[in-house]
Amino acid sequence: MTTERTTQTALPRRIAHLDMDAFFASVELLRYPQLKGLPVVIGGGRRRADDLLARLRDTYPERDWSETTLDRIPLDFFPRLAGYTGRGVATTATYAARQFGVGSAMGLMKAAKLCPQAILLPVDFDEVRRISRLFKSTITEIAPVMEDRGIDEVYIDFTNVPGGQRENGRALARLIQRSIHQATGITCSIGVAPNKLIAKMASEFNKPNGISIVLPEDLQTLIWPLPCRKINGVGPKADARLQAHGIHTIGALAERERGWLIEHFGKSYGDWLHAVSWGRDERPVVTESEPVSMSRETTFERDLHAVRDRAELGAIFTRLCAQVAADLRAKGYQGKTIGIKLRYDNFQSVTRDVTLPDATDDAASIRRHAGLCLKRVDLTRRIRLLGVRVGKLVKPGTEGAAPAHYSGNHPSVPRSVQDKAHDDHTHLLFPDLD
DNA sequence: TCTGGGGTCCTAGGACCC
DNA sequence: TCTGGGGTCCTAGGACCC
Repeated sequence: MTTERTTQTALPRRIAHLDMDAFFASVELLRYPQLKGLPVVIGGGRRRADDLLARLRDTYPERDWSETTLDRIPLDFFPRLAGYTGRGVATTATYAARQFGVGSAMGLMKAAKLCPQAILLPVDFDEVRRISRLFKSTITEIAPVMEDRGIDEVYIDFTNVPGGQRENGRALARLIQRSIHQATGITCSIGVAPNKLIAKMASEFNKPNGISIVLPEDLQTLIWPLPCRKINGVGPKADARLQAHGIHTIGALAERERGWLIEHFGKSYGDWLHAVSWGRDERPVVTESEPVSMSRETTFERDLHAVRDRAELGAIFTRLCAQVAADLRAKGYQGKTIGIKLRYDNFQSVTRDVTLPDATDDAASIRRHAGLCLKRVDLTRRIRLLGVRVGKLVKPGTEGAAPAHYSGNHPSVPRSVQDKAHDDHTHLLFPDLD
């Protein structure tokens, strides 16, 4: 790390944050251009967008659908938000729907009240993932140092890319923006700054289809006036605590002594708050990472009871375990920690987990151990969500790659033998112990 | 009319070891 | 027998992000 930094050129750091504009809605509009400008809410449904036309054929067999394609379905035939029942939330909403107060993460029942005429479309995850891969590969062909931050966001290190320094990064940002639009038909917004923290804020400055450059000397004018909530890492809880101290902007945060922040927010978080308020962030752009856990969870249509809805709950539980096992195998992982998550009707969540001596990707084994975890929680209360999680992941085949002198807890060695070997080892290190 | 699903990271206490 | 300090692992909960 250190050597890398000293041997590299002394070019100023140019970190870009890119996110796709209204990504889920934009993907839907590619398929249904006739919805442009109309209030559309995405989310809630379990049905694939592809199925819409097939459903219309079934529902209205008397009508001639021969000339109708997905992009030419008459507006009348799209499902409306009015009358929606269920527990879905809006993944996103078009600008026309936002004008009615509908926002992402809002319950669809509430959204239906605000804008009943809005068209409701289910998320087409396959298509969203396909376009996600497409825009990311478009980026890496131009600038290879890219960090994946989710379905519609990335960081890119422009610093050493040819042309990455031109116009403080604006030229390369323009090229990437144009290339993504050509490849996907969707626009994006890009912020370029000396680090990830500022770049993330900058990408929001000029939405949609915007580019913003923030230089170190812009800290006071562009960053300090922003509310603390704009900092990636300050959520609703921390923001409320800051507000209670009269700290409403990043500038106000920067006025506080580091010691005061540590006193009120703890060593780690207080220290971090102080650093970010002064625009300091040294985190590198990380191009590869290993997953830590995989999970599946579901919220029921109605709250279930462990005894009264035993059969239904059992079937869902088995399905979740099978799905996690399938996910593990698909990605080539096994895990040692099996856990469950419950959400009660009052929204309180509890988790239980257990760590096994050996990693597994077997559905029956996961189901067995998760079942034991389930016995450790209160099952007399009504449940709205059930989840299954596998953590402490290892890639089978690479886990045996420990060095020869390694004598720690190896998964393939039974516990009793492990302990014995360990005792022998300590005997050598501390011969005078007994 | 409450509030999805899939993640990461941090904290804190207790067990256990040296 | 008492005291103590450092370290790791496990577990539960919670904040936060996309």
